[in-house]
Amino acid sequence: MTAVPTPTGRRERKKAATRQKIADTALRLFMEHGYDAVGIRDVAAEADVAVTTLFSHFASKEALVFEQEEDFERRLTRAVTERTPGEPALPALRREVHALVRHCTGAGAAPVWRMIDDSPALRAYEQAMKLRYARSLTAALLADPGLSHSETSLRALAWFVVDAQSLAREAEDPEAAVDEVFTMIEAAWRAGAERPA
Amino acid sequence: MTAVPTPTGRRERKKAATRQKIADTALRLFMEHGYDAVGIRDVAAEADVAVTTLFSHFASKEALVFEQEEDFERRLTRAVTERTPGEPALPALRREVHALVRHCTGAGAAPVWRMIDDSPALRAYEQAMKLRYARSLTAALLADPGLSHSETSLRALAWFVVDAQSLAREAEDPEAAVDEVFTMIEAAWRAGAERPA
DNA sequence: TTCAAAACACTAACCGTTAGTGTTAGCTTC
DNA sequence: GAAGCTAACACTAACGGTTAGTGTTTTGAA
Repeated sequence: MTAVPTPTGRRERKKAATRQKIADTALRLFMEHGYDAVGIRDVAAEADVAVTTLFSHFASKEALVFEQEEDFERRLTRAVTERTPGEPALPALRREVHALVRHCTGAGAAPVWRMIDDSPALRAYEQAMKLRYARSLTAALLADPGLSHSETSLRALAWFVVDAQSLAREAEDPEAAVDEVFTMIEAAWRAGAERPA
Repeated sequence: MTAVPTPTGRRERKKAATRQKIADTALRLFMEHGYDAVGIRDVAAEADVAVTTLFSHFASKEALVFEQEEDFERRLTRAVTERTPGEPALPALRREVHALVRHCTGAGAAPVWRMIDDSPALRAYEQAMKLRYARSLTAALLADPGLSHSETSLRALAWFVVDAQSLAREAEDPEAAVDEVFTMIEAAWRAGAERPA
């Protein structure tokens, strides 16, 4: 039917199942023995796939841990680009960050984040993800015609928002922290608007 | 004289010389052939040292590139802890960030930063350094008895300041960018003070 | 002079990651 | 159905950063 064949049947399901099995196995082994104590070859063997197969589904060992967070980048940019017309950007971002933080702090996520905090490699990877988030969000803000701030102001805003998310994760009351940091960001935003460049 | 012998003679000088020779050789090779195209074994051979010697001076391949920036962490914390008594923290930090940015944008530093921006590994490493900076600066701010902000506010401030430095590096006019971002940070700082926790 | 420690060398390996080369399984078209 | 194309997967072997283990030399101190 379609010129470019889009497989939507068993093949796709099997692929997704393999991916899920790898991710589940990896997370289980990491939690059981520690991230550094488990090698890629261990994960592949336990999931009963080849090492190359594992790397065809995940770009790196760290990516196995951050499977859930991979779409945060899109969600942040969409909060800006797809907000209701006329709505200011910051409240939309605040809502989205609230949602992201709830997602990170809910359910049994705490042990995973503990593992991340315990591993320098995972902390570094998370920082690299923040860089991607900030870059994407910057692009979205720069592309918005309704924002009259200078480029530097918008870049700063993007970073501050990304920081808000990671700051809230570490706070005792994450939801309150989001609001506290966003209060500061809103003030910074207004101050940045005072000198349009 | 001292119970713990502190060598201050030829040995220290030789060690420093070896370290410097490794760093210089590495930077030269990286700039000539590209960071990814030069291996650790190449650097060690060209510097005429063993690979293990290289790693006894530098913790990783990336650390060879960021040799100069290793003390930014201390400089930021000192800007807070050793500021003249009674002086507010933010102006002191602004001055220090100005100095750091001047240091990064002066002389022939541009090609090095180009190389860093071109390498994902180096960008990630720089982000990991930002994490260290932010953590240290947070600790310094939390330890300051003169600051009545909430812990979350202080954490946010630390991140914003660290962001200011990396933002300024990328701006067309870095010095002006420092001032622009700090204007926003000062506003955020005042807004954060309104709700002492 | 003697001794302990630090710096350095060398080998061999570990681990994440990738290239190269098949092989199988599923979709699609006839 | 049968044929053929492609995607998913397997396997081996390697590359590059990093470290452990084991000496050897240099240097400063006693």
